[in-house]
Amino acid sequence: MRSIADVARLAGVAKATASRALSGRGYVSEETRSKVVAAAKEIGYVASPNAASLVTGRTKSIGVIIPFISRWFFSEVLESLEQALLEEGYDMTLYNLPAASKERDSVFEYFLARKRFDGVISVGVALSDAEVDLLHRLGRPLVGIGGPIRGVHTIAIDDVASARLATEHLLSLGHKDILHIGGSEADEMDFKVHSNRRTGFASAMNEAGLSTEGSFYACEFTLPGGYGVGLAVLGDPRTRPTAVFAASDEIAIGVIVAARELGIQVPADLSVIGIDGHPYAQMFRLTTLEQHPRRQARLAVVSLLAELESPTDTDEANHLTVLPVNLVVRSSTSGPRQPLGA
Amino acid sequence: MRSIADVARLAGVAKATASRALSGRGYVSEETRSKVVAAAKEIGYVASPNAASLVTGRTKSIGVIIPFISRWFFSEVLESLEQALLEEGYDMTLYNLPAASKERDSVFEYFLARKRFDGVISVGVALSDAEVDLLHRLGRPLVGIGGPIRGVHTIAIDDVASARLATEHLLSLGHKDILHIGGSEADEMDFKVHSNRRTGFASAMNEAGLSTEGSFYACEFTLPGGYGVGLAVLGDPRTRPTAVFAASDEIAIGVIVAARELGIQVPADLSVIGIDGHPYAQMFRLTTLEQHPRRQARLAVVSLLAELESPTDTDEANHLTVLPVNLVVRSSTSGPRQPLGA
DNA sequence: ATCCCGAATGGAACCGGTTCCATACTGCCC
DNA sequence: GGGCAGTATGGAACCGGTTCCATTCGGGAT
Repeated sequence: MRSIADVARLAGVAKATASRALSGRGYVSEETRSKVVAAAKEIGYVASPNAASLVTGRTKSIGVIIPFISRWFFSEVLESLEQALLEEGYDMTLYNLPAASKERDSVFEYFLARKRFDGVISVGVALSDAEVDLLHRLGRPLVGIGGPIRGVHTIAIDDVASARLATEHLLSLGHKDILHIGGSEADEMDFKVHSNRRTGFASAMNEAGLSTEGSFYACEFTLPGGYGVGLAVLGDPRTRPTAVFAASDEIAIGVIVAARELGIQVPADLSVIGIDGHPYAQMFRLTTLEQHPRRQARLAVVSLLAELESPTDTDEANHLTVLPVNLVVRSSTSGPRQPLGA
Repeated sequence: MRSIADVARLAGVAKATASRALSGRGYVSEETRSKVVAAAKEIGYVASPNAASLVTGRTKSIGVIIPFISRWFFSEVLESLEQALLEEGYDMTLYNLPAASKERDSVFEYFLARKRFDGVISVGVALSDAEVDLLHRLGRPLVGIGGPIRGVHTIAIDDVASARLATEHLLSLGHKDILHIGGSEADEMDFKVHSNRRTGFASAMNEAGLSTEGSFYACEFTLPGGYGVGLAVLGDPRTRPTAVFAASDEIAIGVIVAARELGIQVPADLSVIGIDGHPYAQMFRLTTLEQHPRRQARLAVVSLLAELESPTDTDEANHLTVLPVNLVVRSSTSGPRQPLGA
């Protein structure tokens, strides 16, 4: 309704001056500025971001691509991203994209190409080269969370090392028969997270001289997922492992619930360790490796906005920020019942 | 980069014609249309939504206000909203607002007032009259999910009736000593959900001639919340209720986990019923009232877009769509151990 | 043959800001 | 006293679309 021309008229100055006064760019006398500000306030003027974007090319809005909303890691990231962006004066436009789908193509071709945002944060989505190129051509910086993307600054934990660490914790307690429950490569999340954690597990086991033959089960990264595998695998005491390394806390908790139902004592009969630092971990006394999604999110925002301020070379930006995880030992892990064989 | 003027030049027509050809409005010969479309494709033209919004006043974007992201109901709603909006060609801009905060004011004054969206969906947020008025003045339709807002079409379940139904289920099984665990009015979610469910509980109890004196506990709407109350309340067999009506499935599951740890048999020693239809309900065999957040979300989108198409009178739009809940009986509820007193 | 109407198209104004350029005034230095 | 740098302001172009208005053309009715 009210345009800057109205403000200018009321304040008795030119549009250009009103614009300068309100945006703080260029020379304006203190006296004029206050006149303009008063006029703007009087008629309840709010600038149209569309008009401004049209000429400046900046939208003050960031696009976020994310494959899940309800899973813990992602909802934490999302919440932090929103907060951090809001603080910096940016809107957040959300694209919830299951890994590969027709929607995905339409988002890239139709939505993202419209340049309604100044930059993109991609959470746990492995973008294809073509998709990265598209964004590059549009001159929109891109930051990733949760896994490396070619030519893009990414913030993540070291999945291989983390899985190693978790496995070594169990090994150091004396476990030899360890089961790893994680995501399948065919999962909707087409990232390397799953295979990396599996790799870390395998390398720790092999280093300890143990085979990983038949010691992996795949399931959804959810509580019912872990519960299902738990019921299926833990039932027979003869084939039961002494410890489980779950690739996420939700899986780990599902396993604990299953164990309790089967009358299996945790940790006496079964040790369980997860990865995440899920808020439920404490009440299930779960030993876990805490990663810090909120920290990852805030870092991503900082990095993206810095890139917007002063664009760097593509090559320079092409690096990985690895965040530490920390082991929180609770009472879901202990040594096996018969440390030196029956 | 490429503007519609480039397309027009390449196709050998005027800007106006190119615009008509691409947008499908007004008269254009089939021949010209295909020439223009081909030209656009050739140079990879993508329209600038900013420029279009500037003149049409439409942004093809919807703002969503939501107090939580990670809690089940909200993440479900969010996921569905995003899908439904995307299908209709709308972007979704997310504002994650804890009920009352300085951020909240800034969102309204700064972000929402900028009119970067055609309409707003408010999920579980009780907007103040002033906030509703602001949106009205901006001419932006508003639809609510999860609780009534003055003068706004809202989609919700009937919380009073649902709580009644849940309580009556327990009563019909013969329970007399029923505890209600729900949210406190002081919770971040300043909606009437909590008090409504409490009212429904109380009225069912009173109708059955039972007192509700001391039969309410408040906690967070989370699994650890219910777990904490469960541990605190269920320990003493003499004061233990025979049934719990939890205001959400997460609370209910927390209670079940606590009960299991305390060695209390569910349902033999304790019946538990929740509200939600949470995906974890099945694995905990929880009897619950399913509400359908995804259905609520899609209805909200339909309603909002209809309102955008053809604005109705404020008074006409001022109504409530009540969605049904359905009782799913699993094995967390049964009759009390001593149906007719010890 | 004349008139009228609808289809097709081009020119130009417009949406609401930002920014370039020109102009004017001030004060300071040589 | 003339020139110059720095501050303050206005006019106008511009961003990239949409839409109003005018013009032209072809065909059917009179």
